[in-house]
Amino acid sequence: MLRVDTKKQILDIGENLLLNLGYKGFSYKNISSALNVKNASIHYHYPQKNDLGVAIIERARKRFELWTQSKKIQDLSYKEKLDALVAQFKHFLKEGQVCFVCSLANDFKVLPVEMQIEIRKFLLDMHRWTANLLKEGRDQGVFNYPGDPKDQALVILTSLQGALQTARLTDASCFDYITKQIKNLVS
Amino acid sequence: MLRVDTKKQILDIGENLLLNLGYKGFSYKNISSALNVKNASIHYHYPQKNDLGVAIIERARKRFELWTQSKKIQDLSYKEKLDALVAQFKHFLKEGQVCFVCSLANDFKVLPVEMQIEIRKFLLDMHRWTANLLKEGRDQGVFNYPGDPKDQALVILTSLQGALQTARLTDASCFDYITKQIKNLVS
DNA sequence: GTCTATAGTACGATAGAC
DNA sequence: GTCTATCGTACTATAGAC
Repeated sequence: MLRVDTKKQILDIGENLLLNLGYKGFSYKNISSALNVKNASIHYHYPQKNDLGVAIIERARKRFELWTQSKKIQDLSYKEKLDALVAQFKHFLKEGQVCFVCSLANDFKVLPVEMQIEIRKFLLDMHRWTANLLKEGRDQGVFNYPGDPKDQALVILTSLQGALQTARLTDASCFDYITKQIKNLVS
Repeated sequence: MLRVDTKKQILDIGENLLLNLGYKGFSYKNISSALNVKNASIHYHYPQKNDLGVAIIERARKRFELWTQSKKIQDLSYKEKLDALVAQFKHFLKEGQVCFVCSLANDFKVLPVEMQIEIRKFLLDMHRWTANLLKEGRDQGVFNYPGDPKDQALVILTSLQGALQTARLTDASCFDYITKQIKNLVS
């Protein structure tokens, strides 16, 4: 068993724990035991928990940016782009997670300021991209909805957020009902 | 300064802390210092933190039930009832809180099972009431939206949930944009 | 019903050996 | 880069005096 990149594994596990248990709900011990190493090793890579928290969000934000800029996504039609966005959220569902904004908005007031700044940036990126998609899609006659594209983006993204939380309390099927209804409402 | 009902004050403060900081984000010390008493006094009224947690959700659920059954609410028109629901969520916003489902869905996996059961019941109550409102309202020609009333209720409630979280990360005004858009989408 | 005092635990974090 | 060992802190919770 060669340990290639512990630092990346810590990020992976930390991200999953953050979205499953919340920032205050997981500890370095959760990570170290999952990796079969000791507490101190995690601190070597990320001296403070805050450092890990910031790194997790930063990576997720960059991942989203790369996703939007990828040829795979840019070549899609407007409707397919919306589907792709929904699929991103559905991926959280499969892992039993909520989304980053869900998890971090909840603990926002007990979060270090560096993490607050980072999650804010991430949220703004997602809203900008989604509003732009809805605007162009309606201009091209693909989407149909009342009001401002930014407001419609707000409804869609908040609903997807809430869908993951509601799915956790009831069952996963409600996510599909919600996304079906979201698409109904813009077409 | 007569201390009339410490137990109720603990519930009030605990509820506010839960919705501001999350279940793992507040401690008995937060409550005791707010009440100018000692740690042990809180344990006298609620021996375990779980007991307090359950009591907070139970009360909120009963409060909602009484609200729906009150003459004040039952006498309203369909549109006014939807406004009243939105107003309930806006109240959380004023206090810097998120809603119960937001807060507890997030920490769900680290919550004692008694709390899990109670918040599930609360969520089902809200969804039943809202779906019924949307169904009757559309039957009477007041609301207009595609698909199943239950699905539309899911979109509205999850969006209100997410709106409180998004407001926390950006600013309060986005809540009004979202609720305006929600009303647009059903009329 | 509130107090002082304290037990017990879990966690974040660091020093120093290897 | 990982280990052992340990410090300091914060929190849940309880015993017993008043």
